[in-house]
Amino acid sequence: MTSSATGSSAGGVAHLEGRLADRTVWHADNHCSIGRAMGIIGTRSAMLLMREAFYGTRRFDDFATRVGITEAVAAKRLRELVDAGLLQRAPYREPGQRTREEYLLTPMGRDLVPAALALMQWGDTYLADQPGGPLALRHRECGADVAVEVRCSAGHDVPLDEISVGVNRTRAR
Amino acid sequence: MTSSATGSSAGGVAHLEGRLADRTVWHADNHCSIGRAMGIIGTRSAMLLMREAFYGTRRFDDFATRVGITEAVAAKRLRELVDAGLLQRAPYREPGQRTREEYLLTPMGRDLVPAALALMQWGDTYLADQPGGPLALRHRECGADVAVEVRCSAGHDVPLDEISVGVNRTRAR
DNA sequence: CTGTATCCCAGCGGATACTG
DNA sequence: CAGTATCCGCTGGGATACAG
Repeated sequence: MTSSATGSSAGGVAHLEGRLADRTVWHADNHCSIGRAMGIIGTRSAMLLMREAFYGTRRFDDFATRVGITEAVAAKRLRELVDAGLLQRAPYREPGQRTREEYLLTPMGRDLVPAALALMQWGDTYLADQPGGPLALRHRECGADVAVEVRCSAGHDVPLDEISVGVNRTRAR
Repeated sequence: MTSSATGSSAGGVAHLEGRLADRTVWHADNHCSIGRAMGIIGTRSAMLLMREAFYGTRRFDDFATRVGITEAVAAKRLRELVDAGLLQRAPYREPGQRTREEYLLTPMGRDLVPAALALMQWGDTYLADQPGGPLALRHRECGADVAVEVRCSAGHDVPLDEISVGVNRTRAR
């Protein structure tokens, strides 16, 4: 980097306060899957559609209306999301009604929730909040507020400056 | 809410398995801050630039090169991110060098990390991973893997189907 | 090195109109 | 209700070229 760090290939882990430490190899390929992820849900409508799916929306028209996008856009995004594997289409019919198509979350889609919640949390904190105030997410079992947290498998809450980044199995350096 | 839940206004919290429960008011305004958040970091380059900032990148040229975007785009996004309050510019100079501008994370920017990590995690899990395998994030203090989790303030791990959504203080409706 | 200014194209997304 | 098709303006982002 700026002279001093340029050769920091060996010992590693610079421990920069306030940011993630050490990057050395990872951006040879210029995106650590964030780029790919953004390729799929990197559009406003896509993310919003996923939010709707999380909330239980299943029908085409509801998606379009609730997200506030046109059917054309909804159709396109929805198809992309299905192709990408976040949603799956399935025919269903309520008694006495004709058959309809619904969009259901796949496991892959469901696993996007943490990211969506993290985003929502951030928005609630820093962006002008809507009239009614931000939504409250609660744990149904105990009533406590739900939040997205960064933790380690040993159970610690991990502050950002204690995260070290390394290549996967390569002896953590 | 295909009928049954439509009128679930009173006791609330429909408990739909596999998805977040009950939405009733929240999308009167059609985006629960996810929309606003996407307005800021909803673009590939913006999110990637933030990733770089997390990793400690500070100089203009490094941002452009490492993210793999042109200077023009980098300049534009960077300016937007500064205006939005995620980054701040500051002049600095290394001894013997001329003065330069650097881009530093603000608290607002830093708080985006969980969202970015969640996205990265998701991408690592479901999207074709890069040659070297996904990055390992570890807790420097104990060496354990770091992950983004959804938890409640009482300390429980909260599965997605146990999340209830309600308006903030309004006694959950 | 740190940008700014153009040119330019592809994709997002709104509006409208039209099928099954 | 669930889409598809078309027209169209706005922006994201690559490629140059030029400036402090």
